[in-house]
Amino acid sequence: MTTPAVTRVPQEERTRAMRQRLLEATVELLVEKGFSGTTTTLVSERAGVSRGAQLHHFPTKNDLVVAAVAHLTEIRGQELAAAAAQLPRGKKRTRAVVEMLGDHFASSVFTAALELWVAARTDPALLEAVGPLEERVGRETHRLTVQLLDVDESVAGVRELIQATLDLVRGLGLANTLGDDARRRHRILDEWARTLDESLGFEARSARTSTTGDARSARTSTTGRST
Amino acid sequence: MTTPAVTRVPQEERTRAMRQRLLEATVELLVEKGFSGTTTTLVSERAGVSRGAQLHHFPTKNDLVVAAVAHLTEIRGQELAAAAAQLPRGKKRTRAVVEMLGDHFASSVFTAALELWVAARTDPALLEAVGPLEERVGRETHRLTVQLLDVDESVAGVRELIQATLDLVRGLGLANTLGDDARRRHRILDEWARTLDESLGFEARSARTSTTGDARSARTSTTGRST
DNA sequence: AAACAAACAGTCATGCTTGACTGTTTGTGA
DNA sequence: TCACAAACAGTCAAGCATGACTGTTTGTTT
Repeated sequence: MTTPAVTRVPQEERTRAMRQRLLEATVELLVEKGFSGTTTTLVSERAGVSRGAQLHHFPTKNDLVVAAVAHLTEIRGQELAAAAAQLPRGKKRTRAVVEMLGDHFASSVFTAALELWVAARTDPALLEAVGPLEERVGRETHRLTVQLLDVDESVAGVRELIQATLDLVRGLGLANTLGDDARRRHRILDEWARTLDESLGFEARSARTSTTGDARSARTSTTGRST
Repeated sequence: MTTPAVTRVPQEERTRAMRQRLLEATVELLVEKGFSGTTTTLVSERAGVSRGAQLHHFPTKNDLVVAAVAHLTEIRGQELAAAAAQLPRGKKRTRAVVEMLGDHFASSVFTAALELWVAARTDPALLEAVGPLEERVGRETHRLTVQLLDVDESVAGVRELIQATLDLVRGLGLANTLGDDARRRHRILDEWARTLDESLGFEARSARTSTTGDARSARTSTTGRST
């Protein structure tokens, strides 16, 4: 019963721990050194694991990185779930959701994923592993966002706006990798959240009236679009 | 008079041509093989230039790539200017502008720039060259977009929406590198163009049911993007 | 306790990229 | 036409990442 076929049950505790350390070291190095800078030697050193031990678990660099992708996916899911759990309900929820997504895509987790993403573009073997995985994560994120915003996707246009939001934070995350500017990001997402609320039919949620009035329509005949 | 200091005037024609070929080969390889896959040997082979000739013009790989960045910037500017010249005026202009940006950020030019962008993140020498350049290009693109859309940036929120638009197309471009269809992009940008018009006070432009309440449910799935 | 199996550790050869070196061609001025 | 200088071409050694190989330790089962 407890011994299915082979005889290694308590040992795999060490195995798990070692793999864990290797994967975490890999992610760290991806952020610090980039993909090509993440050498297998550096990984083993960083993880405090011998070279042979590493090869034992991950025979090739691709194996290691592919496993890191999966590990990363796990982290991403946990992070998002944790952040989503403590979102405020009510009028400022849209903005909170958007900011949460923005922060997530500005984290080091995204940076590491970006490295893999870009590397996978020109590495068929990596693409085969990263592609489906990232697609799955994307769908999951989309679903989560729809759920968090509590919108009806069957309404035309809503799905596209959600996708736009996710692509926006992706773009912001990309911009964030070179020059960190959290203030810019927050300003943009703040405005985005307002626009989103308006377009989704949540005007009541975030009334922007006070700040600008109807100054938006300064150019094409003042249509006086108050709300 | 015609010989300032040294004696090479007609010869530099060849020089320019050779540099041009090298830079174009570099860009091509960046798209095909990625940054680390772009070896100096491959570049010289692709360009039909000898190894020594290449080293003569670009002593190190960094020099070559940095020059490629500048060359790329040139291309990006030309592409955008050319596309902007034949934009339709009138009601569908916003959508046309947005689509133009979307297409631009989905081109191979963006792909090559992305490789450099990501590589520069973990390469100080490269960052020093790419950072300011990309920032300048970003500002230029922003300015161009403002001009093309003919919006007043002094109005609160407008600047952020323009930035959001650019970050959105950047995110879409990133998604496009792995394998994202153009249809998705067009749907998203189409919807965003509408939203942008509404938020900028151009409702008259993109005739769409009014924005009050959740009028979106009124419009069903039709909404093709002709007309 | 002993034997067996798996996990772990260290070392080394292979292959590749880089850029430095030397020779050749092309263009310019006298 | 000759001399000089710059651009160009090809080759080669150094440095490094990779992963294959062999030996050692740890854990389990009888």
